[in-house]
Amino acid sequence: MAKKPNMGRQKIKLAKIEIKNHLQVTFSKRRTGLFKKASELCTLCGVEITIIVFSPSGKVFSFGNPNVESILDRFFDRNPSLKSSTPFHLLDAHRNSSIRELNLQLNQILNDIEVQRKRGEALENMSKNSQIQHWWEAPVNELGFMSLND
Amino acid sequence: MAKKPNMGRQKIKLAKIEIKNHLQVTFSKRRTGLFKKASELCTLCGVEITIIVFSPSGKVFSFGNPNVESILDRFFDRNPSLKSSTPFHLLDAHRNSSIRELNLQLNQILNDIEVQRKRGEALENMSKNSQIQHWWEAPVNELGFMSLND
DNA sequence: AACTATTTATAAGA
DNA sequence: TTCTTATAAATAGTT
Repeated sequence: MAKKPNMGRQKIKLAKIEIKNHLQVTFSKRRTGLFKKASELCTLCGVEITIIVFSPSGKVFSFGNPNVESILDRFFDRNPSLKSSTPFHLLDAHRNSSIRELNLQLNQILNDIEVQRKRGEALENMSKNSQIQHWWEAPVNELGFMSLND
Repeated sequence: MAKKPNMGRQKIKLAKIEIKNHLQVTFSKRRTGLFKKASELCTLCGVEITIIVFSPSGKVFSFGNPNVESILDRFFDRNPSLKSSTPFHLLDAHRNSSIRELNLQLNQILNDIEVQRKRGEALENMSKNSQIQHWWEAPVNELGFMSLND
């Protein structure tokens, strides 16, 4: 009997998959791949990583090396060994929480700025090969934040 | 003269990289790759993901779609045992004025960013008139890359 | 779940 | 650090 030719992997469009069954399969495969990549990064570089994923059906999957909670603790800048219920510590938690939230937003903004800056740079380069004028050349990075790179 | 053959990618041992410089390069590349995979998964499957990574030097990198905080909030809602140890629900009215000022500044910056982003989008459309394909022609606005430093 | 043709990621080298 | 390139690894479509 004739063996069917395998089309192999095809390039796909980076947009939400509409076919439900297809989406479920892709989600499962890629979630596995993502966690594997994370695990390799942990091993190769000796770093700590946590990943939290909410599936299309609202189910939660998580990855953590060494574990989710300890990394979140660290992320929140809490010293696990100093857990306390004293009023002072609670007050500190109050104060720090809002600052943390502000910091989170700030960091996202910093990232946004970086993205915009890079886009600006790329467009600038492109413009050298075309007739597009530089009317947009305003300093997008004027907020005073430095060293956005890693 | 003979061109030295490029060995290309070599298979590596899954163990901690000892050469510091090598480790730094690998960490940077793979962290980028991991975040890219995550963003693709978000787009393809319409899911929410957050990743927190502590680098070898102890610096923190995070990814969040739509953002880290909302996903952690959702995560904690599903893990009541952790809820009490998180700061998100401890916010109260005892904010000092500096935090309010920070919030004001944040909102202003957010506005500015939005303006810049729209300008970027307009440029993006413009760039489609040339057949050049660039890396930024991706839903980069949906991504949530950010890092606290490094 | 398994298969494989391809695409994608990336280890080295430049 | 950024790019190049050969090769390893992930995965889309199929069974």
